[in-house]
Amino acid sequence: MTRGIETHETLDTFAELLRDAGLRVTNQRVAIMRTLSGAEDHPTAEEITGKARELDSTISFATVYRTLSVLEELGLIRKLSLENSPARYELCDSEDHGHIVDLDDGSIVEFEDGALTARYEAIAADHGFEVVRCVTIIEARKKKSG
Amino acid sequence: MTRGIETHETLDTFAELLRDAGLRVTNQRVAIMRTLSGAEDHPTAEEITGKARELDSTISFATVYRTLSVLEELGLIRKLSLENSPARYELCDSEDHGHIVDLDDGSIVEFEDGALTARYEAIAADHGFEVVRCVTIIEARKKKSG
DNA sequence: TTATTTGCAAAGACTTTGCCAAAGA
DNA sequence: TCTTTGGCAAAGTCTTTGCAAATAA
Repeated sequence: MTRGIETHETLDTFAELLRDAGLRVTNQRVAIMRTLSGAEDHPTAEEITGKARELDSTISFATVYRTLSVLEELGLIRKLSLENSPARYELCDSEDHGHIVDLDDGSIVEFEDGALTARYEAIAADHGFEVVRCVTIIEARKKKSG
Repeated sequence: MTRGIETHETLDTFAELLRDAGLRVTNQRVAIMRTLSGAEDHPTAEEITGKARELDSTISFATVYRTLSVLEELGLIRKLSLENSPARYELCDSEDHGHIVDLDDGSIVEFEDGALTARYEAIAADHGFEVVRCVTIIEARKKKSG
């Protein structure tokens, strides 16, 4: 099983993940990983920068984008491109899941989706493909109660 | 049933759709609609501009983007935001479908997806939402044969 | 005529990159 | 020490917008 970032993981684990990947352990990278690890939502690069600066005030946007690219290549995080909004990022710490985007306030609700994932793999196989990653986005509005 | 743009539809139909929406029928808009109607793939704004210019050489990017926004608001086309690539556009003329994106060459294969759509609606309902639109993207690579 | 729509160019939003200083191993 | 990394600012990519001229109705 692939190693991922887990919520509330220790500093040491972040350091270890970086070292395992052959990367240097820097304050900036650890601050960004801790920020992602603590985020309940799916923050944008801008939001990540703001939070990470509480841990290391010198972090620049360039570093955030560079670090996010690295973490994505390592498979530790995922990038989510939504309509009319900057990209959002999430840890790969949980089960495969889909996203319900609330069109009225932009909030994102996750839902578990093991069956869908299996279905996607079957569909891809039918077309001669191997799945690398699936994105499920349900754009929706809250039902009026009653 | 909602009226949509259908492949190989006539000029008159495009004009009618525009008029029905209270919009003026301009050469540029019709050229863009014809381009989308004839496209087999999911073209980007740049590709649409190139094709539409074969029908009306004066079309600018500004007009293409403005027209695409209008058509999207009317529900005639859909915008697809993929990772690391400009937005792509497709007609709303077919069944609900998902997309397999070939990570090696960027090509997109569509697949029918009625069962998945029903499942999405059930999931959304479980969370108190009404579906506006679903996006399914399977990023994949062609299987090595054998 | 007259409100829309267009093209142009400039601005905007988001992201990437070159370069040299700083810092991890 | 020696290479990787970070900050800064500039550049890049994709998209939107202000404004005067053109055009559909």
